[in-house]
Amino acid sequence: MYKYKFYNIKYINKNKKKILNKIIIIKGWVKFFRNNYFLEINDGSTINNLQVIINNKKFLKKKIRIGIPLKIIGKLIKNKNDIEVYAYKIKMYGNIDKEFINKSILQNKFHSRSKLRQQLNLRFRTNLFNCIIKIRHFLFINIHNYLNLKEFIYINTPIINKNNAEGAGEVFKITTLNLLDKKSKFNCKKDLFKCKANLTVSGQLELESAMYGLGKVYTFGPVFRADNSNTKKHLSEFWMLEPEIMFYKLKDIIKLSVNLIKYLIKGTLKNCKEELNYLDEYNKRYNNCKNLINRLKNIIKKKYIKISYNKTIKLLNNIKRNIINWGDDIGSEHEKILFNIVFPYEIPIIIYNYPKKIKPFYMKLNKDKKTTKSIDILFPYIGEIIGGSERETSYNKLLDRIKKLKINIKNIMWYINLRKLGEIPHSGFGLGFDRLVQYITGMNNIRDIIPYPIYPGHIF
RNA sequence: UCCUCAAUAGCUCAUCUGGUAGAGCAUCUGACUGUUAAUCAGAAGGUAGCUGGUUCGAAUCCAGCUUGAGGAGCCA
Repeated sequence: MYKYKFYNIKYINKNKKKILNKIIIIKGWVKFFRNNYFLEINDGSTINNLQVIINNKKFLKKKIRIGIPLKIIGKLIKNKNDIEVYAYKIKMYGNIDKEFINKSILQNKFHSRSKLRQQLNLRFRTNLFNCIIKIRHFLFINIHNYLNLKEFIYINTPIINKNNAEGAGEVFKITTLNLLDKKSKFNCKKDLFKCKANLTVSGQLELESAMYGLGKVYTFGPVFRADNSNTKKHLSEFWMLEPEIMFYKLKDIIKLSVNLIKYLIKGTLKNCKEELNYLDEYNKRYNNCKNLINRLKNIIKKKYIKISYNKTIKLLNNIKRNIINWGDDIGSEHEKILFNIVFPYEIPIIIYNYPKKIKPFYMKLNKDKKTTKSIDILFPYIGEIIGGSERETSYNKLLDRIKKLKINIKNIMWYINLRKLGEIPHSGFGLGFDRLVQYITGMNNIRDIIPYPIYPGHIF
């Protein structure tokens, strides 16, 4: 046992005065080595390095190279800029493979984000990814915090299920059968679950059943889409937050989602200053995104634009005749016009009452029988981050809609039967967590804000 | 999946319309006790993504494939 105390660099920076002139232990890896004398140590706790002075060549039995992991015992002292550690004893944790490091993204240089993506296992060592992952972590924790404060119950909806009726894209089918054996025909009755099974595209249907018992519930986990979409805002595996609340109407979930977003961004601005400052600087230099922090401040101060689908169509057609027909989904071309010309204020736009033909079966119809009690919240640069609705409460209307859409009733009868518990109004939404992280970090590609991005042609 | 563009040293890029492959940084060797994107001296490093074609001759032109970037569709 050592009589000296170990501290990480983040703690040391925060508690300089307390630890000054004490002998401490630090552990980390060499980020820079200058003048045979100055070591910069990083330990991942912060992107800031701690300078270590080597005033004794006996320390250098083996050559110190960039990247080598060290334990240092030394005295924390002041220097003309800040603080540094005057080393008494250094231990190396093995040797590094210098050739490996030289050919990797750990080489001390700027690397493009697509280059970093080619070495996902090493990407965590970069300052950029250190900041992104910490903000992602913080948002994850704070979503749970916020919903817990509001007395929501976290429900673990299954990742493997058999209903794919949500209309939310292609599903991944899963099986234990040997599909490579051409002789045996695929027969799901012989499969482990004795039926077709897939990875979930949304936990919503199961979540609604939990809501009928618990009132305010949410699920937050990975969901899977098998669509062959190759864009900077789609993944095959992504994280979605889905709250579902009894007796909530459309206006209530608008309020909840806006408050949640503002809470999350406010918290990030307050608690992730170091990370946001780094990202602000990074985005200015490399990412064509100026003033990340101002952008976020803007989002928590201002009221969001709220506009009906009908009015949106009219406004778009006023800008450019016949650019969109009533009943069409709002595409990225239209989103650009909305954010650049119609509402150029860099704030989210809430569009409500979408036509039923572009929305799933469970959304409640308006009195006009053409539109639904639904919302999408669009963010500048990113697009849709939230989609939600009031749910259809009437057993007959729901069944009628499902029949018209020719959805297989068998697998979701249990869901339809929930309406036999009465016509309880309820609403919910899905929030694309990764897109939110993308917006808050200013990254223009969703593949750069998740540790292991899974998308067509790419699996770790 | 569709459209457009790109692929040259470990990285970022040059090589002007076909004629011997070039730089900066990183790496390696050495120097350096107040540096902080350290500096200085020297060294090493590439069959130009792959396959084929045109040509006396291809990094350069053509075709296919692979990978990446941007846009579209699907969506969160």
